Amino acid sequence: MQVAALAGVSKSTASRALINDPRILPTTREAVLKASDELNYHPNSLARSLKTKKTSMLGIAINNLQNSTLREIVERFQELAGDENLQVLLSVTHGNPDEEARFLDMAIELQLAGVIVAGSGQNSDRLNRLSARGISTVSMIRLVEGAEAHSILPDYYQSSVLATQHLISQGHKKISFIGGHKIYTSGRETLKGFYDTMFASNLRIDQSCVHLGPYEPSFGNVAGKKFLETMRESKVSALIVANHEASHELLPFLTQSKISIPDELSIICLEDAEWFTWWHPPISAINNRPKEMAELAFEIIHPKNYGVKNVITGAENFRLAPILVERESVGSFKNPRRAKK
Amino acid sequence: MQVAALAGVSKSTASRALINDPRILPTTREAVLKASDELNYHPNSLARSLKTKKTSMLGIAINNLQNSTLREIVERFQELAGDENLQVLLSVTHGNPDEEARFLDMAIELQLAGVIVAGSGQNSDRLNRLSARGISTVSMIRLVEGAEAHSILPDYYQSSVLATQHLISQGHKKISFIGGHKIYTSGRETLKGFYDTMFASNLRIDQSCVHLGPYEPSFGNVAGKKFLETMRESKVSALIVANHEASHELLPFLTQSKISIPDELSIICLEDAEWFTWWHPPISAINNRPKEMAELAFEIIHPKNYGVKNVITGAENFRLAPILVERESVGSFKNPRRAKK
DNA sequence: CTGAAAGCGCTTACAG
DNA sequence: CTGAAAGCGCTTACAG
Repeated sequence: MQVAALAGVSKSTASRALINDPRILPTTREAVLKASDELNYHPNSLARSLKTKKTSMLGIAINNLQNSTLREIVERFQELAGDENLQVLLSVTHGNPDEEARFLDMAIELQLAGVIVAGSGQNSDRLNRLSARGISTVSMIRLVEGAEAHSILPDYYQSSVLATQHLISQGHKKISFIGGHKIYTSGRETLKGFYDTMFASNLRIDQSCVHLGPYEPSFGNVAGKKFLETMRESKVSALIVANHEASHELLPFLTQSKISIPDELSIICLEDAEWFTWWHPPISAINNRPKEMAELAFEIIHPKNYGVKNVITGAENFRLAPILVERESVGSFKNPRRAKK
Repeated sequence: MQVAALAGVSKSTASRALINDPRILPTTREAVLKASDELNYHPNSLARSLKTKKTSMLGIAINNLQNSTLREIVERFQELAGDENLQVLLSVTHGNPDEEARFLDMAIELQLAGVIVAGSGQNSDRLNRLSARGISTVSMIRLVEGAEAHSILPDYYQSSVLATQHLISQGHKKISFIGGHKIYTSGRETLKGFYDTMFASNLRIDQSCVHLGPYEPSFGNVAGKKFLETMRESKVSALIVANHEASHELLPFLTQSKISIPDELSIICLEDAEWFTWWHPPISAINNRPKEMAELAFEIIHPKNYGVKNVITGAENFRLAPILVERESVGSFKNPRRAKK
């Protein structure tokens, strides 16, 4: 170590000084620090990690960066990590299990301290292998069947309940629902929340008014057209959008179709996004708290717990309570007949 | 090494077999591979990197993940890296030079193979320090004064020229401009492109029709209002939006204001985004080719060039030629008087 | 309070 | 074709 030579001490001492070992003499520490500064010394983390068996790198594998929930998770996560000088390795997997698998293998080769996976919902075997090696893992957004890792998900069911109740409380009785396919955790749970709440209020659900499809923008147009066909005749006065991707095309489509919001139609979305506040009118939504999800995940995989035997007696499934964000796209139901008199 | 023991060879041989050294006997390689498989062996990259002085990690520091250009750069970059089993460390800096500095220091401690910075435009000293240590660097989006690194930027000037020419070719003579502050490379260059092109066509620019502001969504509303005030009296028939962030609020604002696009007003944006295709009507834009920028950047910092003495005689400044993407928000100019007859 | 020595898990000349 | 040995740049018992 060059620094040691310049400071005129052994490399043990130099190392200790740099690492802030309390038993080093203040004066010699000074000398070492000065030498280090002069040489513009930067310790080699690889060597340190190899020796200490501790690494300061975290990993996150995520489906995409476009969905605002996912993006906010990544941003908050990397912010928290940065605050503690931890690094984060990113992989955008597009829901591809193979990408994810590769990432997880890499995680063990690079000895990551922890990994969070918001992805395909597969690879439980690999996920378990990580835990076995002492790498803490948490899965987000989707349940991964058979994994022993903790998981953090929005409370999809509750978010749907919340939205439906909100609409009902505003006097709406005929409510339409645009959601995601039932093969997804979120698709199933939001639909159930809607059904249960309507049922509990003795409200009827017209089957022709629920439209389920892929989580893709283009489904917004498809669903929008179907919705329009039945809207008037079914006297629908409110719409729940449980398919965020679809909302990207759905909202412009509705504006284009001259549907007046909220006068003619109230709308609420089950996932929030910045642009909802920019829309005219601003769109009410359910905030599923991506930031808090990231915080929880960070806490769980924090390296301070590194090496701590993580005796998982069972995967804990955290569900964050959603929050209703009222903006201007939901109005109270005006009975058309009364309006006529 | 456990694998060596199981396979009954020395660890030298095991290592060579795993690393695909050609002079290992096929049969012994088989044995080693089998043992490795059985033990579920994963090599420790840290140790390998320490020895070989080669690392498979790249870094990217970026202002934010919301801007679609930046997001696409990150996505493409990580995709390319993933294809070659390279890892990417991400830092979202929010344009904060200190964050960036910390990231750069970390880059040398972690011995990253290469780093790309699309950020504050500062930290030239640290950037140069990286190059001095053999870490290849490239700066993107903004020029960083005094850095010896290569830089890759959209050709802001040309994108503005392209848009203006397009509008002029459609018969527009009164054109308004909403852009970014002149303190930014992009703000200056887009404005100049607009001026030069108008001037070259002997077209007059009404100073009350150019609005410059911060790259923030809220400026969209501000600029939109100012624009509306002058639009009719100045007989403006087309608008160039050179401030992408502002467009988020500007476009909804214009729709809300019942401006009919493109009949009353033609619009073209100098930065593309997915949602422009979902808008009604789809918004014409200039594609500044974020994907190609990422590809170029990746090529430059590729570890295959690691260790190669990077004799930089001067920072090369790459500018990618922008592409006009015609959609439906630009129409040809209809002379109002003629329409009346 | 400081130093000499061992060792983290690999790779790679150097012999054979 | 294979093995013994050295060494990458650190940290950390163990002595002193």
